[in-house]
Amino acid sequence: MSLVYSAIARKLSAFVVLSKEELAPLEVFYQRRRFIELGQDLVRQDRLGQVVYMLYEGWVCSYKLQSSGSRQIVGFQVPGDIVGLRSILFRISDHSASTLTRVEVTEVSSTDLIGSFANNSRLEKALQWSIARDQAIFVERIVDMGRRNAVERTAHFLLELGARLTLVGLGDKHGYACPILQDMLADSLGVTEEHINRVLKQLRVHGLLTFRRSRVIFDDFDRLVELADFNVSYLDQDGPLLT
Amino acid sequence: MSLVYSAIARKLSAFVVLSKEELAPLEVFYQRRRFIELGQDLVRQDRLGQVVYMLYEGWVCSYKLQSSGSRQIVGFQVPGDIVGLRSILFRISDHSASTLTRVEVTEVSSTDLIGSFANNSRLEKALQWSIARDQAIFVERIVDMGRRNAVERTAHFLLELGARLTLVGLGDKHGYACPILQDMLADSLGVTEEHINRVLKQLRVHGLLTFRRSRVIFDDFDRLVELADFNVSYLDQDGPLLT
DNA sequence: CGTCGGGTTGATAACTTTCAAATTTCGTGG
DNA sequence: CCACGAAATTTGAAAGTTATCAACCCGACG
Repeated sequence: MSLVYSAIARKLSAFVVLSKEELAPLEVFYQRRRFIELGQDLVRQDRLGQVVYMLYEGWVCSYKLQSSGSRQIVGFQVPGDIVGLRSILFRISDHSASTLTRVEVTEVSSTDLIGSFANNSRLEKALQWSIARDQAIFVERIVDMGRRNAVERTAHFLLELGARLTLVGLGDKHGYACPILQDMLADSLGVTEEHINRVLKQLRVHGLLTFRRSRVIFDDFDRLVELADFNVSYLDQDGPLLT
Repeated sequence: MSLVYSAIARKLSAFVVLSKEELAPLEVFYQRRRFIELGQDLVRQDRLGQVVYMLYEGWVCSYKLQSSGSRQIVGFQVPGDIVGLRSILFRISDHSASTLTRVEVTEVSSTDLIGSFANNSRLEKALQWSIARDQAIFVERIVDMGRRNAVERTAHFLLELGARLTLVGLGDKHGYACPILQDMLADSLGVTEEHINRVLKQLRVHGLLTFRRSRVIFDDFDRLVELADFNVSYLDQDGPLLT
């Protein structure tokens, strides 16, 4: 597949129309892509972490471990996302990231990354938008945990993931393929595994959504949106702002 | 007061040693500073928001309103912070921000901001660090809400605020001045006003901290750090990385 | 056919919200 | 300086949500 159709290009193009020339710096990275198996760490908490990964295929999850041993998943990365962006500016990484599936990525050093974007203001703008969007996602997770109960929160989270995947052509209003297991969902949403199970059951019996191994199915998209008070606008992906 | 001693310069200097020349672009902003009264909105949710504010004095809080009317506070800004940075890249702002006290700020347009940092790689690096740090704070709020109960979460949050204020000379291990009211703390930590009140009482009677109108006092800093599993490293402020 | 990693269920305990009311604090005008 | 009203804080009791603990189920796989 060519870069132009890759998830990264699709995602960045959602904000800024980018010509082939403007995408050129990414071509170099794209040619260097390789596979990494399931269950590998890309980023390690408390290590000097100075590498980022462009994610073309597969899923990654970022998490933070506490001294008690409990894990809080702080985000999932899907095709088109960049992994470890925050860690490159810090002395030591404040989180870990590991692969949920076999992934196709390019490892990029911080200097390469900065160098490539430096003389390309449109591409740089697209990257900044992507960073701002990641932040908006964090903020929405805070709202999820602060103001929504477990059912609403779960619905909201799975809808958001759907919107992100739809942007890169991997989902639609009917659902999407999803390698997340219930215990990860629990660690992501701040509830126990048993409770998330009951929550998912509720959503299922009410005909709202079906979460099963490897697939999320929106049984009633509209009612789900209403239940979760889901408003995509924070993802700001209504087509290019700069043409 | 001169820029060099302002909270903004102090904060950025925590990451990159900046000469007077390198700080020059900020001088222009600093000369334009003005006061804004308590209770004013600086950023409005759902509006085309394209202005940022450099905050020199006073406190601001950022929040998101839901359609149900409930409010989730997503962060507090203190001297040295920049308000609304995320909203400048979005079509419409995903959050609101309003003043908690009378503040001293400079309003900066996104083009001015980008222009000033463009040819100044050290200053730009400091700004990027600041953005990454803001993100780390969001992440920690997610961990707070996902993995810590209300007591630990409150302790953690108030310790973090103390560390941030200490960086700009406004706090120490004994405490800091703080205009946050209990209902804001509740809306920030995802609990009710009544519950935060009971939590604060617990912390007080256990001799850990005293939260009272306009002041936070750490009665036993070390035990508090232990209770909250607080590890400042995610704030990455141990002195300049680049000298 | 047995094992193992998910997934599911039930009962009880812990934590947090809700609702309702009292008390304290603080600024303002008399 | 004191009284007053509004805002903020505090308290109590009951209800609701989520965690914990302890099993059990089930399908994939060797």
